[in-house]
Amino acid sequence: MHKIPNIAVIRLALYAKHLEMLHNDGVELVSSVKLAKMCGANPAQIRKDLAYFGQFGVRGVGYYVKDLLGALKEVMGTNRTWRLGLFGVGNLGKALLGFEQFAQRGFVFTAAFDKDLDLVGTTVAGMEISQSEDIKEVIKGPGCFDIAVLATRADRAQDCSLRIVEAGVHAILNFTPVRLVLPDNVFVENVDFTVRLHALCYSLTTGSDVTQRHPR
Amino acid sequence: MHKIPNIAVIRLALYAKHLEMLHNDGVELVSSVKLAKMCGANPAQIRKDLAYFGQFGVRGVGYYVKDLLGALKEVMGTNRTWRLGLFGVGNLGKALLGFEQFAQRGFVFTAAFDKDLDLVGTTVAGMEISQSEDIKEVIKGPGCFDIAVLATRADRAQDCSLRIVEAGVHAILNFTPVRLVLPDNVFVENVDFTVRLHALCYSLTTGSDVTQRHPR
DNA sequence: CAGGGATAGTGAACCTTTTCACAAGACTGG
DNA sequence: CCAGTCTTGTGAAAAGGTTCACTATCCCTG
Repeated sequence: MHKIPNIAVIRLALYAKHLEMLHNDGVELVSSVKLAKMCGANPAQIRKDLAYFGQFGVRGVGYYVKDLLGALKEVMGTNRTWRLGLFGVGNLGKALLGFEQFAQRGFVFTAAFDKDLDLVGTTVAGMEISQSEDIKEVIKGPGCFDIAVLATRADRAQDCSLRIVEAGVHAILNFTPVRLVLPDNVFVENVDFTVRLHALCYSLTTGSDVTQRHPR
Repeated sequence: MHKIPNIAVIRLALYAKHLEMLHNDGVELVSSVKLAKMCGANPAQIRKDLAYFGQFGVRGVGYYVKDLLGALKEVMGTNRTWRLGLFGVGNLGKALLGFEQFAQRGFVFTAAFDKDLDLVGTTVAGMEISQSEDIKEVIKGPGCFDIAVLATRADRAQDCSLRIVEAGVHAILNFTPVRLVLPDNVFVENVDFTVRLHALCYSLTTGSDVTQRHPR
């Protein structure tokens, strides 16, 4: 068994997204060439990426959209609802709470926390805000969640992430500019809009395209 | 002269970010080893990445933070202010308008557009909202901008991006889930939070870490 | 049921990127 | 001014990822 490139897993998520669109449009069959065009990828790469996990197509025919989508969701672990906990209900946090794409793709907020006592107890986008000190209590009840979304102020990010890990949550989507220092068994995805803008600046300044073909 | 890997350029932005932090903390000198620890990178890689663009260090000593930062900004084209135009003043758009990290790192919104006539004319985070039909007018005046930030509804993204390009703007930070079809001379960076969440799902489900070390 | 056309699956070649390892240069202390 | 220590810059090796090119398989048509 070969080692699967990390980046192949990321691309699987991309393929799944486009397969969902096809499925919504009622398309039943798709070839690696067509899917590649939609994703901006190479057909051979799609076939190879899929081959890391099994055989999902029919030679001479293509891939049945519904079947492949199901298989990919199984592989990715996205054939279920994942619960999110928000930390930091500022501008960005509020926007994330109401972000429709999350719900559409199986991600649901079940808890939201903030330090600001004026916010605690109020409701934003149908979600009651808790105190971040109470995380261990909240997580025992219906506010339990699988993945933390960190959107606090930078100076609270490290401290807050430690509390999250202590409460037993091992995955963090980090919107703060801080590099979190956490145990190795915690998964962290860093999102930094400014880094992406810098790529555009470089492209505009030099004329050479350094933008990513695939979303991240 | 070798070809510079795209990904090296992206990392440069990351290095610059951490150098700015060091600079703000009054640190004058840094070694590739120290900087690598901060960025979660390999020291040899940092040295190699820098070598693509010139020689910025002093052997036996390290890098002078201020000098290296200046050099990087020159290379990246970020030793100036870049003007942003927002399209779509929904939850996410509003959050982006007030996103402090943008201003801190040299990105300033000079215009904001929305289709909703109830919003047009009102002011959000000190910014007056224009009609997206008026982009060609706005861009002639003080609302001129270099990079478009696309945060419209998905069904308007393609259409809106075409208008942006027609108005002469060739760089787009795309927060919609749509794969924009645009001329080759337009630079597009796609930001998709859900793809990042999927990476976390896979990691949690399988136990194997597919998260990105470096922010994107 | 045979032939033609289409498309997945895959080993191998190719290309890119990362890491290693060491020479070159700079500072420090005596 | 010399020896020792430190750290950059860089060719070469290693690792990793992508693309090619071909085979196996399936469907459709006559």
